[in-house]
Amino acid sequence: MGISDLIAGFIQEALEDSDGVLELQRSDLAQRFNCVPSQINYVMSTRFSPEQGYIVESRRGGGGYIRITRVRADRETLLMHVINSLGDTLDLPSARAIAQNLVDNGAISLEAGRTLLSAVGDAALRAAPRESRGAIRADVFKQVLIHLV
Amino acid sequence: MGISDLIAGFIQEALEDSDGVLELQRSDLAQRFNCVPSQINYVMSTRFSPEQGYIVESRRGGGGYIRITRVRADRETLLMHVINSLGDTLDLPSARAIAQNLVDNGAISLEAGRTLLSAVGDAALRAAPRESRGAIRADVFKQVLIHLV
DNA sequence: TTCATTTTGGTCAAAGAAAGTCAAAATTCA
DNA sequence: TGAATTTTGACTTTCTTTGACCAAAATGAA
Repeated sequence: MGISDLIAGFIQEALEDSDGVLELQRSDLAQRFNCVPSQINYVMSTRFSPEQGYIVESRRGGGGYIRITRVRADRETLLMHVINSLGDTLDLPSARAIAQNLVDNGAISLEAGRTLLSAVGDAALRAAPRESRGAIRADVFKQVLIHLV
Repeated sequence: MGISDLIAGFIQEALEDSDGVLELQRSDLAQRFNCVPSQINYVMSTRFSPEQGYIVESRRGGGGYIRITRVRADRETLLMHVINSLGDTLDLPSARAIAQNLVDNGAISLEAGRTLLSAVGDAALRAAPRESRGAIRADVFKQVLIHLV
């Protein structure tokens, strides 16, 4: 487990304690974990993206900060939001991230999440022509979510 | 008995000890058995496939890993039977019938059944060429069931 | 006020660290 | 022997770490 995971874990714990909002300083955190400051940005973008249910705001200059807010919407709104945000095509990593997020938020069950992912995985779409796979994946994904609303 | 069998045996033993889940590093394992790393992938795909009752997840990059999970069977055998009875292609009415059956039997939840059907419905597969739709439907159906095992 | 300085955080690309893919070569099996 | 399985390795993709350079906000001096 690398540094990024450690940092992410630390932040998540702090978020628990502070009940969903957390303000910290990039250089502080970097020092605490003995890493370069830009690594904090990496952690933010890979593990605290809006896709994953977080809002990250920041401010530079003296007294600058990074503020992380965990957002939790109700099931239906969340599902609708996700459905509407889906484009005409969808790649597998994105599908995974979205499904994970939905499960984490309790919008869909773990079983439903797994089902969803296996329905859009490579093995499931292998008979589909390469060039239309993204489109089919998006359609299947959407249909499943729509029926789960 | 080749190296692949040795590796598979080693993993199975480790799975016993660790009670069904095991996380390891591909290059470590390769070194331990004095083989090329990609051999591990071969072992995974030939001996730890979902069809054989395992789920294999992995992650690349620094701190990467391969995680093997053994899924215990029970109603699983029932699902396996259904999976094995499926052909290369599947029409929608049959899909409906089978899903209904599985739900009635309590092999899968109602939610999973609905999800399954929406994943193989016409709306979900509209982007797929007519002639390969049956094949894709069969694949999706199978994959979902396999991962529900 | 205006502007230079300082204090933060942001971006991006290169280097590094795993794992994945694919097909040829080798081996085993029927 | 011929087909199936296994072994290898060259090449690819994904994720992480690092560092040089950039941009904005605060602060203090002129």
